[in-house]
Amino acid sequence: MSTQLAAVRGMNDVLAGQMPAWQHLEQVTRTLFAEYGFQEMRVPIVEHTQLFKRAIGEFTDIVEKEMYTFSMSADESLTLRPEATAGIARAAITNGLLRGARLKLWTSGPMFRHERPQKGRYRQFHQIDIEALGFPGPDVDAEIIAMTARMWRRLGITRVKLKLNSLGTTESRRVYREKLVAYFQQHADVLDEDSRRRLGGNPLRILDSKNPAMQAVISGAPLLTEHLDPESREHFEGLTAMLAASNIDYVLDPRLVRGLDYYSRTVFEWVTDALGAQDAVCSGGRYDGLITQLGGEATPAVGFAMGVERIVELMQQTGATFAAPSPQVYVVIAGSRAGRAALALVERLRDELPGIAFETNAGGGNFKAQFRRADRSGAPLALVLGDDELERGVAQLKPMRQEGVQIEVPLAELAGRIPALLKSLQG
RNA sequence: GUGGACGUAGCUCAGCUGGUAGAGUCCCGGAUUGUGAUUCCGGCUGUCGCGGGUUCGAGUCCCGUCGUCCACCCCA
Repeated sequence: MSTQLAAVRGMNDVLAGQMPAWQHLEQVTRTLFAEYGFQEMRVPIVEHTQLFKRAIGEFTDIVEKEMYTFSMSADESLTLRPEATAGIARAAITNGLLRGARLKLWTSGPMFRHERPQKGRYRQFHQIDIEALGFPGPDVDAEIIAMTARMWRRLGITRVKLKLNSLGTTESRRVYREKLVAYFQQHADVLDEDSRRRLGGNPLRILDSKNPAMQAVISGAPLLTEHLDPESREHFEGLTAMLAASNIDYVLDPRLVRGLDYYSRTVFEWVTDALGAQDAVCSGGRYDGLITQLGGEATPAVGFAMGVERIVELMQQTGATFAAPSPQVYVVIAGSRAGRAALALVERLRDELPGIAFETNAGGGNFKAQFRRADRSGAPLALVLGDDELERGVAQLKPMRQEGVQIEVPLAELAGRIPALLKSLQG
């Protein structure tokens, strides 16, 4: 309750009780990505500020007001990464990974954005991130979307739906943007304050406005989908055809634009109605121009990021429970000589029975308390070692989770008896 | 950055119209001195977020402040 010792606002501890759910998500995605041929890589949490400005865009909210930026010297400005794509793209360039190569990569870790914390939105949050570099066609777009659909199935998550749009190429978007600006300028009198500000920087985001008063103007605005260049249209039709053939449902959303400037052509967003206002759980798209823009050789690319905290929340809402594994044998100790002998005995059992989880009572406690801990540990079997047993060269084995008789076993035979006993108790 | 709600034992919370704090849970001990989860008995823990004000007296009223949550905004 002390206020002088507090965590930084928006930065949460992930306590031990939460970790089984996190680990389940990590294990499911790690397996899935490997099945689709993606390889893990890791990039730094800190990059030069300039990288994010160039990649994400000067006029985005992220760059304008959400970055954790600090300077180490007068000419070195560094930033805690607000997303992963820029770092991956930079790494591909600086490590010489491109040269026409096709790379399927994934990474994960903490991201930082200085926003007001809210349900599903934190200042340090975690993303799992996929990037496919060097693939120009819609086939990879479709494949990574199919992969996410499979991921929801494996996680048992059903309250998500896929929104899809195409932003066209940078050039076609420029033409469209001019028309859009002209349209909104004609209706400048009904624009709200935010929208007027965006008119100069990123007019496409006006389309995203949730302000009810704006909906009439927005619905009359020219549609991006009607201004796509032929190649982008063909790309998008290829994508939707492949999704349809794979029975992946999607909703076309011509208003779907992204908050990051680097996207082109395909953009998609998995949204949920189960998390309150922060409804995006997994989203991304194509960024064919980014690597060139950062100084690398022209390389088409597509990727997405998903929010770990949000997905864990969805997993828990399905009613599934995630528990840390219980020990299999809890060792109860009675007497000081038994206490001194217990470690060596259990170490020997660990040598003989690798893979079996023993928890030896530590921290004292009387017999009753030790059995209470044994019970709460969830262990199916208790091993009792007292001074009396030690003297006679035996130990007691007592089933904890179901009816069964306690048996006395010579110490030398424990390793031979425990596996079968556990099997009968768990089967 | 803007708005609303809330901040009482480790945890979940109760404290009506102001009279100097309680329950459950957890933890510890006991109920045949070596056997748990049920039951019974006993015990421990609180600067009632912080600071100031009103009052004979404030957890309860007022102001400020910090924090949490939710929403706007934006996004994962």
